[in-house]
Amino acid sequence: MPAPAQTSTAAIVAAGRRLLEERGTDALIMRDVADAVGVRTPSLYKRVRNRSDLVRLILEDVTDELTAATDAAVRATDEATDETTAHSAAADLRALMAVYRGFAHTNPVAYTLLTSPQAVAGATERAERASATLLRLVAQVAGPHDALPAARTLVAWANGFITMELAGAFQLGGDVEQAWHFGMERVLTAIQREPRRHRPRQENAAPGLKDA
Amino acid sequence: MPAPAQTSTAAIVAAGRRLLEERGTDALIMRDVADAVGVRTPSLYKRVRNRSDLVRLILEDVTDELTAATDAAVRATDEATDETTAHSAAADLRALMAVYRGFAHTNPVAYTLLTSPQAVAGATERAERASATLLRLVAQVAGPHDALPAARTLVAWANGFITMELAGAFQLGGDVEQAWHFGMERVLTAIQREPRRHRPRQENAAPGLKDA
DNA sequence: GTCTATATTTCGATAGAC
DNA sequence: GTCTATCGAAATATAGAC
Repeated sequence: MPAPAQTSTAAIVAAGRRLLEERGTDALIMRDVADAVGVRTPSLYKRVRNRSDLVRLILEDVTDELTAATDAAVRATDEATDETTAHSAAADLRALMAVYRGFAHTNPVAYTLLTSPQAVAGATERAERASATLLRLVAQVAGPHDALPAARTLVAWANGFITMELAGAFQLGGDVEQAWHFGMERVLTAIQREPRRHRPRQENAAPGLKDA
Repeated sequence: MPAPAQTSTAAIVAAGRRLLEERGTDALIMRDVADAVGVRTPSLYKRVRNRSDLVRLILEDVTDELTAATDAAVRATDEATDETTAHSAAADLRALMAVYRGFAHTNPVAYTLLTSPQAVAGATERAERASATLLRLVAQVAGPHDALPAARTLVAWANGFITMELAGAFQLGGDVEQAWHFGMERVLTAIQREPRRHRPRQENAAPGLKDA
């Protein structure tokens, strides 16, 4: 039996992901990945097509984990309150965003890569499911008419806050944690259905929200 | 007279900035900059220390222009309304953010670089002046007590919106322009002084807001 | 100050033996 | 499947003549 397998695609992806977070995107080099899994560089090319392919696989892995985490957060919150109201939807959004933020703190490099302007193609399909959940919840808070701009407002705020946080852009002191909660509550209030209008409460099925 | 100057630091920075926007950060190579100003690569090193130095100079140039544009926008709005009220401060903020967004649309690569997590050091000092203006205006709208978290909420939303816009992340159709105005008005309302509290109107002098 | 020429470095990717 | 050996492609930066 010549040359048994000494590594696997999963091990390569895991090592690559760890190196990505430890050293940054540009510092992810094939040589180090090979060292990490205990083989020589050329052996990697039996499992991944090239470096771009490896990055794509890493981001798919990250995205799957993020989706699972946010879904779990929403399910856990829903169990605590069995009503489906604007109030519970707001609670779901708080929980979802908190998990989202926590994930970004744990995976700052991957988060930045996922939300960067030249986002790597291919890792986007799976993100649509999580986005659908978000749009559904926002529709319950903001009403179906304003659901899309309201979701964009909330997601823009959250992404912007987290990005600035990771960039170390909050340099004036103050309590960043408090600023997150301040923003969360104010934005949630801001996107609520305007009180003067009386539309029938209607739960719209939401298409995929790539926006998130 | 041997070898008269054929280029200048300003020309190199201008060419570099143009190439940066046209081709992206990574594609900014010294060879192309040299071609653009009509000299050979080694001649660049008489004016700039290295590539990082050139990028730093480019971002300083961009920051100066952005600061001038936002300052001008606020001054123009103040001329139209000579009162200094929460109402006029809100108008100033709308104008400031509109100019900020327009600048990002015109200089997407530089904007991304300025707001990216691994922000290039050195181009930050000059940004503090513009931030001071923003914090002053937000204090007039939100009240001095909540000025800092309110400013962080507004800036996070704007940065997040613009970043997603530039990334092409708004893929569900709808009117992105309307979403900007929706978010702007809702966030402005959200950060307003909460009505139940009656604090004396007091204009706090604002320290530099690197946050923006 | 500008040039030609080249050193240096780094890294992705492949060929072919085992 | 893994290895040794090596190619090839950038790009930065410098040396030294003019």
